[in-house]
Amino acid sequence: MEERLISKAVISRLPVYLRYLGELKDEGVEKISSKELSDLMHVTASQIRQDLNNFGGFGQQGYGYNVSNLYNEIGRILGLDRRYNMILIGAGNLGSALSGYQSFENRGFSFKAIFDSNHKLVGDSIRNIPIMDINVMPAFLENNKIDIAVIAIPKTAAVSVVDTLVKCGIKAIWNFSHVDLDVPEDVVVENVHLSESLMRLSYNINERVKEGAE
Amino acid sequence: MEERLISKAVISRLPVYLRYLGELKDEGVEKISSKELSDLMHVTASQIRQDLNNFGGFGQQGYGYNVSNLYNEIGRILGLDRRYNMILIGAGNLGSALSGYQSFENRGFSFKAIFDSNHKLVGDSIRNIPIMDINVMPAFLENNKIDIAVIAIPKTAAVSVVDTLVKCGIKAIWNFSHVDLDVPEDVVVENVHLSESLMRLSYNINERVKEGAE
DNA sequence: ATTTAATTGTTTATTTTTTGACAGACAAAT
DNA sequence: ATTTGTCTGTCAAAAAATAAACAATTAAAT
Repeated sequence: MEERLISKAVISRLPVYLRYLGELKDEGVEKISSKELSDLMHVTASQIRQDLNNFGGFGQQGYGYNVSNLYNEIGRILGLDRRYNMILIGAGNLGSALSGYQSFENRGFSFKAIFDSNHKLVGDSIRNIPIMDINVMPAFLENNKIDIAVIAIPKTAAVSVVDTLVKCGIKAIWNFSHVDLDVPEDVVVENVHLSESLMRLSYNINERVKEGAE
Repeated sequence: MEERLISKAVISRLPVYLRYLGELKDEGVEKISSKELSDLMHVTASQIRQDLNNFGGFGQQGYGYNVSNLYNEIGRILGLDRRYNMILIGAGNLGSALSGYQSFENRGFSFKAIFDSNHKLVGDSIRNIPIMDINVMPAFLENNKIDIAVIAIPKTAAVSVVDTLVKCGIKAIWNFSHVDLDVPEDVVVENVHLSESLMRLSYNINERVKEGAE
């Protein structure tokens, strides 16, 4: 089958396009050209056109792109035209923060349960999502169709929890622990390594200083 | 001056090298070759050598790299050989989570104050970091040398707060709000766009399914 | 001491990504 | 209806990133 793989760089730009298009839509803008969008986003028009044409011709020559239509198309490409059931592992500060994001829920990403090993937390709930003992997680997964597991626990605990998750058949992991997870090929992992982000910032702070000193 | 710009891709890999080297160091490993490290990290040895040689020759032919030494060198390159004073804007769930990360503090990143517009929170403190009124932020910045401002508030509020921060002379921003900040050239911004990360995951979930169906 | 194997730093080749260019298609104006 | 200007989709070129190759150097073995 003729279907080249889309590069990670392209995929990473799709949510950005979506964000800008969403803002335009909210402002009531009906159409936009790749040139206008490129000025807004500070990327080249060529890149926008080429990125989009990986997935189909959504524009019209002499006209441009219909904002609302393109917004929907990109959403569909990103898989935002369905719902996702999630569980959260770790009821700490980060987990609480994540479970509270209304924007995730609005996009169709819905937490169904929170698991923690701290018995003081078990039985409580955060925003109506029950906190359960980590030991009942396998049983829960058997009785509920869960699409995504969110890992918000220290790396020491993460590795073994992920092993369990994989054994239970989880196919997607959003990983906030500072470790590269070793999972089978059919399990997708998206990492959010905050400390790496912070280090990039500190690199750039000092790089900027050096430049200034030249 | 002869000093080509290091690409973002290279810089993004440095924290990963650091993480693996840190683990090796903790395990008491003294030396490692680019080949061994490449097996561990699932990247090519060539890339490791080329990345490192952007900054200098840290290895020795026929021997490899001294783990501890390389760890220190990369830390130095990333700017981890100094301390950073930070302020946090937004005492919500995410802000609380960020202020609680001991690993940031351990690396030299230290929160000095938290600012919020919610008067119910002002006067309180999180982990001994005082929560102050957002209005006193300019005065605080005049009296305290702050290196990094962490933005953990909704995008609607973020834009104007960032304007104020820039006016107060802040040169580095760690941005968790879902908006691209418009700042002068001499201000560095590192974005953590969680929703974009989640969308990449959902894209990959569905892509994986399609592959399987082929 | 000499040889052999290992391993870096760097050059060269390959691949991927990005940018530029332009023909064809459309919209709007006259 | 015809012309003019706009804008896409795609092809080609350029640039950047990655991987491979290899000479130079060192460590270890004999």
